[in-house]
Amino acid sequence: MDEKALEIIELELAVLVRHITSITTEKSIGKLERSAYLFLHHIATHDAVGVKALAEEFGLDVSTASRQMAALEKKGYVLRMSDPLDGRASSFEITDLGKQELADTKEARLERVTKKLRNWSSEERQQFAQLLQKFNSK
Amino acid sequence: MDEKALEIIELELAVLVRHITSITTEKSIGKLERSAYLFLHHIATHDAVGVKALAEEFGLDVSTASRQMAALEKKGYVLRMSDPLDGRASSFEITDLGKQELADTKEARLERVTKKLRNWSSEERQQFAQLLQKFNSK
DNA sequence: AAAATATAATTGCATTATACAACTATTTTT
DNA sequence: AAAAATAGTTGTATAATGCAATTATATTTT
Repeated sequence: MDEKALEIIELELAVLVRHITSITTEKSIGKLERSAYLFLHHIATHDAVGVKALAEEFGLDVSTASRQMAALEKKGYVLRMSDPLDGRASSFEITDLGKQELADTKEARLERVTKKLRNWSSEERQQFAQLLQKFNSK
Repeated sequence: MDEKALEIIELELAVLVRHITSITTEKSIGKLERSAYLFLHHIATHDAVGVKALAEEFGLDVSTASRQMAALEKKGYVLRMSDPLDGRASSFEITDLGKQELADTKEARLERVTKKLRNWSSEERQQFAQLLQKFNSK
């Protein structure tokens, strides 16, 4: 019976990913590309995160995470802090410039979402928000 | 008030895309990669679709669509049919092999989604399906 | 304490997906 | 008939990614 719902979800998720990827790749809204946005957001909201933790968080190889962070560092969006207890490790802190960039990107994205959902009822938005969170959790 | 919902949606969409991309990139579930899956699905469910239409459908450059279809053709998943009325154009038909591959991939994906949503209520699934469709429409 | 192993991160290399620009072969418009 | 438009391909470049090898440092084992 809700086998049907699952099938819809399966397909619509693929479509969703394709469309969002398309939008955020082309334009790279607010300058920050897809991946960088989440990396920076995570740095901004968590303490003492290193390359490894980021890779795990996003299901990426450490090498990818390493390069992403090197890029953010180069742009001046994050500072690398050596771990005083472990000479191999380092973690990142977002800079003021990084905060600004994150805020700008967030705003641009929010605007886009807002426009897209302008005809949705308040209830639908709440539901969608809640279900997305539930889907992403764990 | 539901500014909050929009903010959640904005962030959770980014997270969702990242996680799904990660899953479907690594494993390429059921052999078909992310993009190929939707291309093949579209061919399977629409008549006389050419490269241009596919590119438009997915918000991609025609060159990208062209290469994707060339790859599917090479794998034997689609047949290229010359348009008898327009010597420039061609369209695609899914082959039996393509149908099989599509079905396998769909099954693998569905299984994944089913597992992920095994604790969801029937109502939540219905809602999520409906909201995703609404989000993707137009 | 020395040797072996494990870990955090980086770098080399290959692949995939993508866009843009130039091009070819047609078709349509003027 | 010439010019413009269109469908598609191909060359080139870039971004994101994974895997494998490597480096430097920590931890564990002997």
